[in-house]
Amino acid sequence: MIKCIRCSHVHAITKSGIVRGKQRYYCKDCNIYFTLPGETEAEIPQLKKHMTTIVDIAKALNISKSTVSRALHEHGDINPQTRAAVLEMARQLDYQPNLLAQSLVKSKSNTIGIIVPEFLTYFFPTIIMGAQQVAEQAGYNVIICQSQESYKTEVANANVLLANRVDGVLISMTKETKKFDHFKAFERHGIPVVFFNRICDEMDTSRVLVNDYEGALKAVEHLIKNGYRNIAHIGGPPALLITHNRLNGYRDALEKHKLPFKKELVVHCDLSKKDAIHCAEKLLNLKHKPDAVFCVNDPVAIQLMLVAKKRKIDIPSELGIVGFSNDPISEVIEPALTTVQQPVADIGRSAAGILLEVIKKGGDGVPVHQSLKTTLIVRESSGR
Amino acid sequence: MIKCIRCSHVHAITKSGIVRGKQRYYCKDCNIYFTLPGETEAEIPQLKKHMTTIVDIAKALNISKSTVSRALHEHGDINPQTRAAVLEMARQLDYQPNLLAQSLVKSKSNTIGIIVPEFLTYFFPTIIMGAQQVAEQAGYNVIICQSQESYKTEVANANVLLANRVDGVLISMTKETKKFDHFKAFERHGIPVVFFNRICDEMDTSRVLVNDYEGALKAVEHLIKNGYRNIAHIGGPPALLITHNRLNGYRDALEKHKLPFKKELVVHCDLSKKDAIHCAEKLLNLKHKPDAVFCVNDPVAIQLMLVAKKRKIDIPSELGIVGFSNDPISEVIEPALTTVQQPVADIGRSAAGILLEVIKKGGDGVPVHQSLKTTLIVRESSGR
DNA sequence: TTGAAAGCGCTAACAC
DNA sequence: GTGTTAGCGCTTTCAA
Repeated sequence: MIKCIRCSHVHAITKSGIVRGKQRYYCKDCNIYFTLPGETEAEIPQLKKHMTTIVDIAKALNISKSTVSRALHEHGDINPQTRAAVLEMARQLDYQPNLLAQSLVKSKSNTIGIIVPEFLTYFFPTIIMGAQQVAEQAGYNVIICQSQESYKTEVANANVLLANRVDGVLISMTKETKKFDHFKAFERHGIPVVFFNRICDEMDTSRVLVNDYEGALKAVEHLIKNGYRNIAHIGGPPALLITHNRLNGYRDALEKHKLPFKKELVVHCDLSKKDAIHCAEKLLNLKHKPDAVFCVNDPVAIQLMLVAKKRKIDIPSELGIVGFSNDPISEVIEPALTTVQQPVADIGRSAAGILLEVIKKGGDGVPVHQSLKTTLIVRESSGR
Repeated sequence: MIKCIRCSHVHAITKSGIVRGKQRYYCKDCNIYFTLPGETEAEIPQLKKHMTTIVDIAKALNISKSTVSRALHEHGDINPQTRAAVLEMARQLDYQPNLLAQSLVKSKSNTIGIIVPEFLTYFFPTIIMGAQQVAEQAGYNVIICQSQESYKTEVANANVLLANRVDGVLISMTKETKKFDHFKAFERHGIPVVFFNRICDEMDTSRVLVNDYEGALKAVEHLIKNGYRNIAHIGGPPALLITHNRLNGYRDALEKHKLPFKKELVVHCDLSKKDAIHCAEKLLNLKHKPDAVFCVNDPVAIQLMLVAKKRKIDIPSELGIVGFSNDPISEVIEPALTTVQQPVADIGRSAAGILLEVIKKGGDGVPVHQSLKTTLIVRESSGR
């Protein structure tokens, strides 16, 4: 019978491959691998090392594990000497608290989840970064999920977060999400949710937005002031609130300056590159071509710009373009793109801040609706 | 004495705010909030709902929790009827398995960690996306950490992952990491590690790279073939392996074509925008200006391009430029940037695949060193 | 100030 | 085929 070199049990031993010509054993109890000494020279027992626990520390110090736990947490009354000894031993044994166990007993994972449609194009990564900064500072981990703009994936994401018992969730929805049961599940389980950028209007949760309406208004007014008169709009997917807000800003700017709102000058883009090109072509194929376009975001504006260039339409003299969100590309492309800047990282920071606040307070209080300011950045694509 | 409406205990009750004019109580045992009925009309007890566990299902069905567990996992012998009943009840009670508890008992979190220097610029997000795809498919969660190019943060990241008992880690190092104890800690605890892109040469782990040397060689040969003769190189931070490999490719291309290697034509950039500009200026201020530059990556190449444009240096006739990595900006900027394409998403996919393999096999076997192919994409910035 | 014991939600022997 | 039991690593009463 093979005895485990650690716990000396014999019942949990299985063979597990051959290493350096020697039979290797595995102890399921201790979760270690080892070979028996003696047969060859100088072999270190190949431990898949058992991570040290508070029990290990307790045994080493001949005290109880509760004392160790207290010492580790500066918990109430504890003899300073005991505490020092525990801390020192923890260091020596390379102790790492098991967060999984802690979470289990405390019913609190110190983790928040984030669901975004994608994180490849500057916008969402930056938001996530902001959120992560705030979360980390408060001792929270972050699990990031990409829904890939797919409702089905989004539902799966929600389940993963639920199963991981996150303490709260930050969400920016898919453009195709129309049912919200997977989000409401969080509420049912008392897990607070904060929406950002792409809001679920059906749920009464906190939310962080930028002032899309005002940003759009300013953008279009800027075009009007620069002499453009036949201004078109490439909007986003109809399901998104930002689409409506930006569209409304566009419409009201026209109205304010007594320009007609023409239905054929408004097209909706699903935000894919392909559809952006398609929308651009649609507008530029119009009999009465627009002399300027306000685009729902920068990537779309950039595709429009490329299409226009291909057709030798001069920007900005023949066609003025304004985008939205100040993507890094916008200041590098030629002509540089006029755009509405949003405080992207702040969206993340703000959303995370609100969420942590709600978590701390235990889910009560009135939902916060935050609207961050936008700024028009005038570059070359809109000035003639 | 207030009794909990769920467990009827009195010892774990605390007051917790006032809701709709009524005192709200909290039961620590059941983790629910409630108000007492009767005082006002029609109030739903404000539950912070206890999530259903297998015990709840067991009680509802009057069977044991082990049976429930087995039913949920198609585990060996189980009466199909019992199984069906359990599944149905699980659905009814909106059961979500507690992954934390599962992980704890199985000593396996089904989570892998990723440490990257940043994820704002296309490259790392794309890798992460690739890795996440593979991981998710295998039922693994992913915790993403950003070291922000800071050694200290990287050490903290490593501890977070350790504390979360991840089953494996994917790492791309900081440019300033010179000590590797925080990585070796993973090995000590039997947690497999795969490096990608930015390798730790001191550790004998699996790694995924692209063929930087060959990519650089092809890039510089391409410049030579196009008639450039005084070719400079903006390299990366000396600590990184990619820096050396790309530099060697550059050097060997020159040598192969009997061009002299001039020390003053090689500068090292820390990859920040600021330093990129600085390096660009340094090269363009040279008495004997380079007629072409091979850059360690696209963001650097783009900064160089902007500096050159500002100085009215024509690209490509006066200055040829080649970048590395095929950033989306590179095909949008004018002139479009010639660059060495790497299969970015594949790096992530491949690294994750190798990691999962190692996890499955239990940490044995020879480390895999994988080198992915690069392709030169010729655009306008290098052809005269 | 410390230890013993219970239990977070779950899995996995081992009996029956 | 199902129930009983022990325990993953930890926190937190309660009693000493």
